[in-house]
Amino acid sequence: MAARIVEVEAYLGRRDPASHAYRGLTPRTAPMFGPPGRSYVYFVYGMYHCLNVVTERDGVAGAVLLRGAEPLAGFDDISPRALAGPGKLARAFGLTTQHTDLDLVRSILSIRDAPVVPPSRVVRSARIGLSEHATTNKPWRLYVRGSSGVSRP
DNA sequence: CGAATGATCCGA
DNA sequence: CGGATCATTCGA
Repeated sequence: MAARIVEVEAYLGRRDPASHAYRGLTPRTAPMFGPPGRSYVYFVYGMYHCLNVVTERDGVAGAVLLRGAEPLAGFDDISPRALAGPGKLARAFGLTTQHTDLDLVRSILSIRDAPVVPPSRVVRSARIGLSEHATTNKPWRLYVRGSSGVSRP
């Protein structure tokens, strides 16, 4: 299965109140503090999984949440919006917490290079789904304008 | 140990 | 806007 990533959000560490890493390293968030290029998958609301890409160097927390994608191959008769949203994206790929802390270059779960998206097609906005206490108003959500894989255009 | 709380989604 | 539904985390 393959899909094109069209929506992401950045989460930092101790400086970002919306980040799972805000209150320091815990067993669940350990991958966020590990080396970059690996996965961080967590379980929320008792029914959804979300996939992140760890981005900062070993010892520094930081990750990018994959919030939306367009199905490319291997999805049999799937709706175009079936990967629009972090929970839906993870479900479409059958991801669970078993898939946390995987090498995203060499494991079964990998991210490949893709054609550059022209800056004119990239939209920046505030992140979605944060409580008031955690909100930062920073434009750390990026998505491809007009894509059907975006959760909330 | 108990209680609160989500980086969500769907349906009314 | 409310409910589903449970692992994780924090406070006592």
